[in-house]
Amino acid sequence: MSQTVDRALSILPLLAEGPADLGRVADRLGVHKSTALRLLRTLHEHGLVYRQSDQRYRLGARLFALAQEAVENLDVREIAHPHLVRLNEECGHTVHLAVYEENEVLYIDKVESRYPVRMYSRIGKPVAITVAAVAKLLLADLPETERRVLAEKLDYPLYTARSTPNAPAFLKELERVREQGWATDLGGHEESINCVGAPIRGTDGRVVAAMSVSAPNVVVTADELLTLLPLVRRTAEAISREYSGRTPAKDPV
Amino acid sequence: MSQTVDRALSILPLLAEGPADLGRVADRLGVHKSTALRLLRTLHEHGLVYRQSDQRYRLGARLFALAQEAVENLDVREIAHPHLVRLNEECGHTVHLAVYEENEVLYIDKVESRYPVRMYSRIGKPVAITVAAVAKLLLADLPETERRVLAEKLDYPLYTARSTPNAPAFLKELERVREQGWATDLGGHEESINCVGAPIRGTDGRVVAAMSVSAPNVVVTADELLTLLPLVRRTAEAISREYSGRTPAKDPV
DNA sequence: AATGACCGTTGCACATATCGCAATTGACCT
DNA sequence: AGGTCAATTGCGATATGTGCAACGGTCATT
Repeated sequence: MSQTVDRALSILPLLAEGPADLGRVADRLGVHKSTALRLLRTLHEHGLVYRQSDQRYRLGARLFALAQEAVENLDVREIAHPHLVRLNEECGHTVHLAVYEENEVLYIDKVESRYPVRMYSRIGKPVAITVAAVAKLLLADLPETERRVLAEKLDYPLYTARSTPNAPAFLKELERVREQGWATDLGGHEESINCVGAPIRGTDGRVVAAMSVSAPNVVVTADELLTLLPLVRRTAEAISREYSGRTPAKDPV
Repeated sequence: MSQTVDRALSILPLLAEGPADLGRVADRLGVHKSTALRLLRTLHEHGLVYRQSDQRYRLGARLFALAQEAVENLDVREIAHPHLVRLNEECGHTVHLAVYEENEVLYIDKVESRYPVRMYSRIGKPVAITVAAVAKLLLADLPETERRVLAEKLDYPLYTARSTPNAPAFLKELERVREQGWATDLGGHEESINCVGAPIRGTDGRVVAAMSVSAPNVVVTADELLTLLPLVRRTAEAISREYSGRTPAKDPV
């Protein structure tokens, strides 16, 4: 592994905590100021850090651009989007699309009930991995050992009385989700919100993404929401088919 | 500048175009495959790139997290937010907050008319810098030479018949904005959308951010929207005062 | 106004981490 | 099985990054 690059990249999370001056960066990195300076300069040239008027450094704008482009380039998302919109038109509720990556679950698309506008408001924020329906679907498909290890590492915050309380309960829930092929979150994250979700699978049957429909209690009861399950599953399957059809493929260029 | 880091960071925009395999990355970088491999490994360890199942690399999730945290840490944004919400409640329209950074203008906050939800949907995307009211405000405050140089470098896409057509027209518009202390975008980006905006200034009088209110023609005419100008300016001034009050300051830690 | 402390910046000589080569492994297709 | 292609590893030469020490600018203090 490259030492220089390693050091340079370590600056980013450090600056994510808030702006810092050269001395501070050098200290935190444990290197000489001149070294830190050169690294910061390089990061600066690439737009990843920005130097504000008081000379301190903070994260730069290019980071947004990259994050934006990154999410635009996920093929699942591209394929799924029209399906999500259609589902939203049919049932009127909020629709989410999420993927698992390196111990995290993140939303990569969302269709709001009234506005057919993509919003990435939650992207990057830690999803409530122990309770969200999409998280259950994604984790349920992991190889058993990995799943077990991950479950042990997680925290189990009690958002509500119905939140998953601990690792054994979570593993059991994942097992159930795996067998039944769909998942719910009934007030486990926010008391009044329920979700039903279904997995999206690739050619090899592995779960590559998960989708869910969410609605507050005041609009539809949990039971009513569950009547949407067949529709949700059908949509997920349609996406799976289309996704599997397309070769994960070399792009033309 | 650090060569190694430079090369490593060059991989990011490259991957932003879409997933790529080792050979391709090495080619594009103009380095040996083994070199590219080591760089990619380092990026991977930091979560900036992800290795998908077909072995190809793409941008990783940590990027989202960083972008997210970056935007959360902008002090202007933090201070401005409640004001934006209040303005939105009073007038009902969409409110934007934007900053200028390194030849780009980007939205850092947005309050939608009906949903009081922050959405970062446009963050990172190139803002229509030649027509947006907030862009005019931010660029109008640049030192003359810088402004002139930038104006020459820009493209002037004709979104509509009212879009700023070229550099001279843009510079003239900026001059006007500078003198009057506010800006508009009347159908310059999308035919039916109008905006009015005002600048937010720091202690030294420099423009640090800009805000605007946007509404479609069908809801209010341009003239009606302009009646909101005093309200917008007052809000911008309130934010400026509060922002100037707070020392741009060392944080407690 | 002068002094001093502090922080960012620069040039340089040394040591080391990085580079590219060439060979190995492993996957996939014929 | 044989063959092709891509990813991976070990290694020696050298370019590269490193820390030092000295410089210069800015701000606060006396």
